[in-house]
Amino acid sequence: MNIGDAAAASGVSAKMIRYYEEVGLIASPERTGAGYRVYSPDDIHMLRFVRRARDLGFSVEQMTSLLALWSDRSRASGDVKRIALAHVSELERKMRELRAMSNALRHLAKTCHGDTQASCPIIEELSSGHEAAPPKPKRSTMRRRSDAY
Amino acid sequence: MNIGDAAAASGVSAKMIRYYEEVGLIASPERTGAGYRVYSPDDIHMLRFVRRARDLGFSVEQMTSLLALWSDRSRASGDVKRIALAHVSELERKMRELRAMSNALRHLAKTCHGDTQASCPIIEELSSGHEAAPPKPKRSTMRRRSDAY
DNA sequence: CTTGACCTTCCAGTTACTGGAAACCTTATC
DNA sequence: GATAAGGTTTCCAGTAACTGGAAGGTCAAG
Repeated sequence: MNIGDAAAASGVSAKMIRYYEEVGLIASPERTGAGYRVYSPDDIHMLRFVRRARDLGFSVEQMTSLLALWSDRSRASGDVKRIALAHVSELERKMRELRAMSNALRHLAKTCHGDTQASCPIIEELSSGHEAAPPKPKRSTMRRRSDAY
Repeated sequence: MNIGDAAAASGVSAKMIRYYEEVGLIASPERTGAGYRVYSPDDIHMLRFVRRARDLGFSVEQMTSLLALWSDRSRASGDVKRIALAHVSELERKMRELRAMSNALRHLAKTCHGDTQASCPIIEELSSGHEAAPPKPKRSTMRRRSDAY
């Protein structure tokens, strides 16, 4: 299986596959005598996972740590567990946010009929997340430089 | 409320707020006599929404269309409904994928104890998404060019 | 009226790609 | 074997969505 087939089977473009190899997210595959990259079914599985993770907003760095979870099987079990559960927390947080957006949007679709209404209470619902700012918005001596992302 | 307070309250950095204004995602706010941008509580709500959407992997272009849903209230109701429901579909797809990843990761945390086991069945579970092969896990020579996007 | 935290614009660099050129490989057809 | 189509290689340039820093103006406290 060469790169074009791998791209078609995984949904990750050939360009991206080469890029991911270049930056070290995925390992360099075997090559044919002519220098063509060849991929195994397992590589395709991994590429599919990468595509999904990327689609869900994970960075290459985060994906590296996700991939390491199952490929680097020699780690201490405590490490694996801790990292995996940290990722689970993040995934669940994202799920909650997606659910909030989805609910709000569905509500919007049902209630806002296109007439020129004043305001939508949906904005409230959506923008008041779990991690809003602390109740003191007054500019004081405290700085919060590393805010989140 | 000037840009620093807006950044602290919304979780979107001042840099990003200016950038979003520059590329047209958000409207240019009022300015003080000295040229300082001033933001209203409504702006904060919107910024919070933007931050969440961005965190969930939506592009600026997609966010523009999401924001238009509630700000451009003069549209025909059919349009609003159609666009909103399209976004809901995408959100739900993302939720399914997050759930799959979360389940797989939790399973990994529970079952893989760090000893040098051979292979993980989790890879199968994760890489075979809804849009992968139908319930027949046998992979044959089928090609699928336009996979998603 | 100075100091320091804040704001402004501008410009350069980064990440994660995407597109294109030039050249080589493979397969099919003549 | 020649040729053409299409796939592959590397490399280089460009884009989107930021991030950081410089140079300078502003505001509130001391």
